[in-house]
Amino acid sequence: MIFKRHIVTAALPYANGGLHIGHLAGCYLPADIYVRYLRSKGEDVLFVCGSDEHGVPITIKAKKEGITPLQVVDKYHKLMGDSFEGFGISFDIYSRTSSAVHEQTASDFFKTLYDKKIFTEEITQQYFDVKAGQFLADRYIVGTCPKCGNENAYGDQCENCGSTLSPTELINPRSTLSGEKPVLRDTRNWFLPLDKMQPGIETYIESHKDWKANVYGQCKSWLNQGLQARAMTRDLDWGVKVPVQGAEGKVLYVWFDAPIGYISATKDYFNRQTVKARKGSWELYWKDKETRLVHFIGKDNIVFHCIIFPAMLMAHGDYILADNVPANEFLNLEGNKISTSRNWAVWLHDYLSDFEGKQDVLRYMLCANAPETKDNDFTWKDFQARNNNELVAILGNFINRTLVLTNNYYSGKVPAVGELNEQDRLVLEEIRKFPKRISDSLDQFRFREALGELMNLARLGNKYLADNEPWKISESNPERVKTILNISLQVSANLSILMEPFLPFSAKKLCDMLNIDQLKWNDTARTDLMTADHQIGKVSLLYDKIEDEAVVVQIKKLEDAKKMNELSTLKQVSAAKADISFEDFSKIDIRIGTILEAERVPKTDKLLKLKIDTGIDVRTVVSGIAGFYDPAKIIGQQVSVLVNLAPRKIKGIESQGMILMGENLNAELCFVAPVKPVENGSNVS
RNA sequence: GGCGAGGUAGCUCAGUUGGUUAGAGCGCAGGAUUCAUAACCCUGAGGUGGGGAGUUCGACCCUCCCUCUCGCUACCA
Repeated sequence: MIFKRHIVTAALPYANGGLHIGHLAGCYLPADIYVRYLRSKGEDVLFVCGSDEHGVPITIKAKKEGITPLQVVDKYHKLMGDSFEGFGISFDIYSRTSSAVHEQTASDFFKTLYDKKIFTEEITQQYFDVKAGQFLADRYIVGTCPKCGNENAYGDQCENCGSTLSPTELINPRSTLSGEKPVLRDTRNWFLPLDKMQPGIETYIESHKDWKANVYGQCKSWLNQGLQARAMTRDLDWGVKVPVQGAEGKVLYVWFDAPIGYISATKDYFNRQTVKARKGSWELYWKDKETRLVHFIGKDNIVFHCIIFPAMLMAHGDYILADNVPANEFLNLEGNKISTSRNWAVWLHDYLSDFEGKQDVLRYMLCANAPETKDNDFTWKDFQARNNNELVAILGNFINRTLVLTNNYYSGKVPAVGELNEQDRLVLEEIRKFPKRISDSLDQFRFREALGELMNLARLGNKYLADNEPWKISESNPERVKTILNISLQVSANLSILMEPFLPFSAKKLCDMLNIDQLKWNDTARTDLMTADHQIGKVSLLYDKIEDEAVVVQIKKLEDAKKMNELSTLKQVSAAKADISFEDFSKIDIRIGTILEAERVPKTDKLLKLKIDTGIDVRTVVSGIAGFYDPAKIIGQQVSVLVNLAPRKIKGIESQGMILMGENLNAELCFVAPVKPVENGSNVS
């Protein structure tokens, strides 16, 4: 299939925090490289993104900070937009889902599916927290499980007996927001029947076996498990209003409205064009079969972009579906997962101020080390090495020595090429091969490989200079030197084009040094880009070395974050619970018992089945301690047992009581046992 | 436990519809050189391909078992 135009999307970042290197490496950088490459080739391409500004977490953040949700998203929309701009992520439009055009688009989209009777409708009784003034998401309700008696079952399921619940089944429900008892109110919600749509989705996925293994595999995994209908509306006051009568106080599910954000961003783009806009309209980019839709995302978004959004588009009927979804894996930082809440991250806005003018260094690092096929680790030491040993030593150095020689010998005027020898011809031939090599890699979303080829061109240049040693023959054979430098300058000009998608800031700098305009992909493979007598510009270094100190500062920053975390963890000792009477306490019967037998419960990771002599009897207790104790080594161990806890079945085994465990701040468990042996059945009080 | 993705040189990764001596970059060692930000260039050392079994004339690549990492999921009163 030959496409006439492309629309490339990058995942809409959620507007409740800043952006870090993981975002850049996983999604925005590859998308930007790809788009810049397509543009350079003269393709018609539109690159859209925007802030995802709806959903519960934003309302929670607003409440916590005592501001409105709009204030929250305004703040982060600006912050994220600035970070993208700082790194040269070249969106044609960076829109937002709180915009009027998005509200309208998402609303219309929903209405269309509604009118086509795609949704299934369900009136359910949902719990409403009167004090908090809102309906409660299932997981914000806890209560007693009707099946096993667990008092802390969640509204959607009981983690004790594994049964799937609805909040209305809970006995003694309470809101985790206010602690109050919520009241039942009728509410109607609309579901996308993915179960019924599975065959169509399967056909779609099966026609894209060419997708990256991680993407295709993940889709298959979901399909194998069988899709389930998903509610596309929520009882919430922050979001796109459900455009249906009787849907007051409801908004579209954030995952319904977010991908539509790509469409509304496209509209937003065309709305902002004044006179001579890009040809066509937003519809050309979303409804024409000759448009190629590509979603760049991180691996956490695969199901939404490969299954739910296509299902929505299919149901709508007018839209094209994604031709590819090149999802990346995750980036770790210094051996640990990036964590926003623990501040274990390199924030883009911090980097921009700490490493002014070095955007391309991070772009290079994150592309060379991108988590394309598996999770990868970012270390500052590696960052420094990549800069010093590759950007400075290979690329920057080649440009520098070429330009310095040109200045020294010819006062900056490009010398004419003379008679070519065999080696010259070989090098020229090699130069011509690079554009195709790089585009072949980029076409397959193999960015690391493409970048490696770019560096190989610089290596070729270095080798050419080293082999020909113009500095040795500048006196004896001036004509030869002219040819050598002419060719070196042609390599430099080719580099300025090929590096642009990856290193746009450096490309600009190099063009200025060469005193040429930024050329396009079609100009590559030519070896006459630098014409004789052309005067080059002012020469400076393309990259500077990064000294140890700069890296040490960054590592220290992370260590500090870690220390802060440890301190705040210590403070996280939970507050004392409300007072109870002695009478309440005396209901609890805890005894000292001895473990007689212990074995793993099959098909579980954490469960041990224990036989315990409680002094009263010998009973079976199932406990989630397999991760901390080897069954063979705890025979004879004395433990504290809550003996009058109502029995319940766990994995088909009736557990008659509970072993009391101490838990440290790392969530590691240990037995609570007497410090010297006591008789089985002794009271703990 | 289930599903998915991975486990290839010190580090980061390629590769093979199964076929002779398994590749690259960085790091390391030695050499050469001075135009260049002690950079470039050349040479070299380094891998029982997570472990085991099987299929095959032959497996890093296929099958099975085990193991470790990551994600989803189950389970952890």
